[in-house]
Amino acid sequence: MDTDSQDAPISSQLEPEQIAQAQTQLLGWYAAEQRDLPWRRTSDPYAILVSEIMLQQTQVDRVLPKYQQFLTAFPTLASLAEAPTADVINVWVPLGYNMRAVRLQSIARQVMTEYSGRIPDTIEELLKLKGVGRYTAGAIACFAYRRQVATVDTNIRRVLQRIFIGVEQPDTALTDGEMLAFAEQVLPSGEAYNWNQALMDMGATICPSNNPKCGTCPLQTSCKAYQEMSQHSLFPSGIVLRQIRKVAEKKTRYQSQPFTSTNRYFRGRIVDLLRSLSAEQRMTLDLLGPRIKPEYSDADRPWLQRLVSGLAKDGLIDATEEGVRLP
DNA sequence: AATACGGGGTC
DNA sequence: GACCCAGTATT
Repeated sequence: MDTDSQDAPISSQLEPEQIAQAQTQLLGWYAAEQRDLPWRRTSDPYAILVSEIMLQQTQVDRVLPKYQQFLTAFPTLASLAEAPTADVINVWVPLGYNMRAVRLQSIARQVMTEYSGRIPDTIEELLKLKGVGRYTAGAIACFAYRRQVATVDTNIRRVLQRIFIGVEQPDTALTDGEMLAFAEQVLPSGEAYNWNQALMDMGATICPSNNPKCGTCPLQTSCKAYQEMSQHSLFPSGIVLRQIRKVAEKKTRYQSQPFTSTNRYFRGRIVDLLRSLSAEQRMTLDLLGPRIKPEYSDADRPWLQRLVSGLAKDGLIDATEEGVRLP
């Protein structure tokens, strides 16, 4: 049996003392410095669900105003389930990833019919909801129901990597499954809520992807990445991290297409245009085409048709012979 | 494993 | 302009 440490699971390379120290330091920092966020002030699982869907790929500062507006428009799960989908899509602007609005409402409807209006409290059940993946399921279980579960988003992934493993290396990144298992290993007993929130605060403030503020980090004495960079005189960290990332380059090679010529851009334009229509009003494709693309011609008709079909399939628009509108 | 899916902020 | 962001579903 080969016991070479190189082949040993990550967890066995961890020193219990380092874990304990990092836990104490991070939880202590969070107790004093945590951000005051509205979804941390509520215990309403519905409000937390709304916040988690909005926060997918979207920064806190952009979610804050919309979170309040959304809950004013749809104060309860039942009110969201009953609303016209067009209303939900309208309130969603300008968060982007508009399918999230449709999925959030479909979650509300599914919970009303299949769970008697109570949002599930286990990861297994939460994962059955369309639009809820492993991160969001873990977040709701933990933040709404105080379940002692690990959950990994991009912040948590990066912070755990740096604290317990070291500076990111392009070739040695853990898979999602490995990182989740790792997160479970270092979850402090009984502190899942504070720990997960603390990791995200750390990732958003002290330890972002670029230009981490190692100089003011409370984990200097326990962080593997900090020790690495100190030993090799790699500070200032921002430069080093940038160079490491540069070595990893190989993405960005083919995406030279301007955003305003992408499918994604025109989908957004269509939905945005339909938002300005009054209820029930439809727009024909011949009218729609020139409105979203100035140089639109008859030759573009199949392209537009394909775009519209895709949007309809995603539940973002209602398309008939008469034209299109929000659903 | 790669790609589609928005939009706004940052350097 | 490239990169980033409290991800998920699909291929």
